[in-house]
Parts: sequence; structure tokens; C-alpha cells
Amino acid sequence: MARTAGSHSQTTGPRVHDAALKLFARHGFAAVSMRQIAAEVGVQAGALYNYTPDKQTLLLDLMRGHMDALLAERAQRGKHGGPLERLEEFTRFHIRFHLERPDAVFVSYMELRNLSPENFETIEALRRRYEDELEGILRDGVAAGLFAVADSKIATLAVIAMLTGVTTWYRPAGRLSVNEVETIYWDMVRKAVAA
Amino acid sequence: MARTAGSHSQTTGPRVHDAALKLFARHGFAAVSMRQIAAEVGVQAGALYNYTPDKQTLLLDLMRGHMDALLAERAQRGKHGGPLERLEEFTRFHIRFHLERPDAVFVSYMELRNLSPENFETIEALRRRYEDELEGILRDGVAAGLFAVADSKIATLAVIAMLTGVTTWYRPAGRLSVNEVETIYWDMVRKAVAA
DNA sequence: CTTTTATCTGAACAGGTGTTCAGTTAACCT
DNA sequence: AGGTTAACTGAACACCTGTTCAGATAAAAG
Repeated sequence: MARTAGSHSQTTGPRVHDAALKLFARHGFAAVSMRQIAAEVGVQAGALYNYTPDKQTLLLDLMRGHMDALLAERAQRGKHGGPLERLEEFTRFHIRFHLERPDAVFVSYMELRNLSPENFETIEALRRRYEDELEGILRDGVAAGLFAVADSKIATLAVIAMLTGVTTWYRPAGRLSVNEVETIYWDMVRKAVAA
Repeated sequence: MARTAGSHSQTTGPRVHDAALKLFARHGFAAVSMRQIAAEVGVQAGALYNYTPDKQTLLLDLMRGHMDALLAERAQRGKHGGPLERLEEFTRFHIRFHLERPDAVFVSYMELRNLSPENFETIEALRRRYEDELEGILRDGVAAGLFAVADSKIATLAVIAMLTGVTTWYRPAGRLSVNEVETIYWDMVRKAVAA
């Protein structure tokens, strides 16, 4: 056998990414073999190398895709309004965005150590750009006398850690809607940085 | 060759745990081989099986050791005082304890998925006991009219996520002492749950 | 309908995996 | 000093690892 019926790069490519994301999130990058990914796609292991030069790059592509999507969606929002409005917008956006892609979040936060130093820097730079957006909001709020934080960088990291934490416990079938979760967290964020 | 000069169970046992903890934290459970652990200890792979029945149990023991230490140290503290004092005590304890053992924290939070379902339940039960301590404090504070949180369980998870986040950025050689970090976070926690 | 091209198979490569165990040696006990 | 035991080696087991590639086949192009 060789080329299979209905095979097509435009469908197999995304399927490889989807399968890898799902399996990396469940079992971890190192614990997943190329043969497992291939089986999930319904293909032999060798075929994967039409879509990625190696396993490392597959991981990098998944992470970069996640960070690019994060920054792209963020760029279309929350540019107007005062610090308080922008902080609420950031809070709700962060929660919603992360709850919509739990697998990508899991992989992006857990598999950083499996990136080569060079690839790690690439991803870290994107993450810093995102953090800088929140820090800018906090700084503006402090300057306007609305917020009081001892250290804007630490406050940024603290808020992001708190918000990202929702992904560890939230289940769609649970008792709270995403909107309710957003509201509860926004209440805590607002108070935590309030003057 | 066989038994090596100076070999002793009481020294090798802890060394196996230390080496495994260090390597699991750096590279991840699945990415570390028994031979790498053995090499770190200065021993052949087979010798490790005098100290653990298998790799899985080695991971479980590391995690359980971490959680036991957490609960044991916690049990000797913060039983007296009002909700505000107990919350401050919890906040400072959590940060200090976690910053003192970054490897154990890393492993305990990242490798949960590598535990068998049964072992996972064991660790989760210990984690819930710890979370319940914080939730108790928050509930007491709400009852006393000192705190205002929409949902005590979510507030608990949010606070713990925020506090544990310090381990991702704190470096001993950095510009802040542990005590300064504690104070900055305590300020945010206090305000976040304040009435 | 024929030719070209994209896609995938199946086997192979060199090396690594967790785990077991007979045999060897150092440390301890009397 | 001699016997016993705890600690470790080194080899072996069956199997899995990422990656490569010649060959086969379906889809696309002419």
C-alpha cells in the first residue's frame, strides 16, 4: 500500500497538529511517540515527516500557534477606555481565551523545558509581549491614582497566574458558566490592585 | 565488581530520591531514564531497584513526600488569631515553603498526569486537605464580616494559584528577598478578599 | 488516457527503555 | 577471624524510540 484514498495535505496537516496537541496535553511531550500521533491520525509514522521536520519543531509550532493566536485576538480589543475598563476587558478576555483551548494552554505552560534554548527564547519573547500589555494597564492605573500596586511587574505575574489557574479546575459541565467565572475573578482582580 | 566501597542503604536511598527529584524537575518524568538517575547517583541502573519497586512508585513517593511535608509543617502553625492573622500566616507560609523547594513543587504540579488513577487520587486527597485549610480561613472571615468572596472554593483556588506562581519567576539572586515577596503578595491577597 | 506529482507505506536503522537476576564484593556481626 | 548479609554490577530480556527512504499508489495535470 502507499497513498491512501482521499489523502490530502490540506486535511492531514491540521490533523497531525490536532492529534499532537491532544496527546501532548494528555500525556506530555516526552511520553508521546510519533507512532502514537500517527495512529491517532490514521497514518504510518513516516508520513508525519511530510508535515514536520522533526518532533521538536512540531512542539514549537503548536506553542507558537497558541501564542500567535493569543496576541492576534488580543490586538483587536481593549484599546479604548480607562485603566479600569481595560483591566476588566483583559481579565475577561484572558479567562475566556484560555478556557476555550485547554489543551494548547496545558502544552504551552508545561512543555517549555522541552524546547531548545533558541526556541524557548522565541516563545518567551511572545509571552513577555502579552505580559507587557497587562503591565501597561496597571501602570496607567497607578499613574491615574486608580490602582495601588507595590511592584507592577510582580502584580502582572500574580494576576496572570491567578487567572490562568482557572484552566486547572474549570469544567464546562460544572455549576458555573464562563461568564460567571469571569465575574468572580474580575471582582478579585479589581480589589487586589485597587488603590 | 559488585558492592562498592562505602556503599550504604541509608546514604544511597536519599541520594536516589534527590537525583530523581532534580532530574524530573529539569527534564520531566517521562524524559528521564532510570539509567540517568543511576548515573547521577553514581551507580548502575539495577541498584535503584533496591530503593523503589519501579519508576512509577519513585514518582509517587516524591510527590507524597512533598505533600506530607507541606501538611506537616502547616499543622504546626497558624491555629490562633483571627481570620486576618491566619490568612497572612497562610500566605507567608505558602510562599516561603514553596520557594524553599522549587524542584519538588515543579514535579508535584507538572507530573500529576503520570500518576496512575489510584495514585493520582492519593495525591489529590492530600492537596484538597491543604486547600481546605485556606477555605476554612476564608469562610471564617466571611462569617465575621471581614472578607467578601463570591465563592469560597474559587477564591481558595485563585489565591493558591496566585501564590504558587512565585515559583515560576523568583530567583534567589534577584532584587527581592523572600520576605519582600511575601509582603507584596500579602498586600494583594488581603485586598482581593477584603469586604 | 497518459504522465506527472503528491502522499503514504513498510521496512529498516542504531540506539534507548524499564526491569530482572545470577554472581560478586564490602560491611557488619559474633 | 570467619560467616552472614546487604549492596551493587553487568549482562540480558523484549520492546519501543525518532528518523530515513525506496517503492507503491491515488490524485491532479495535460
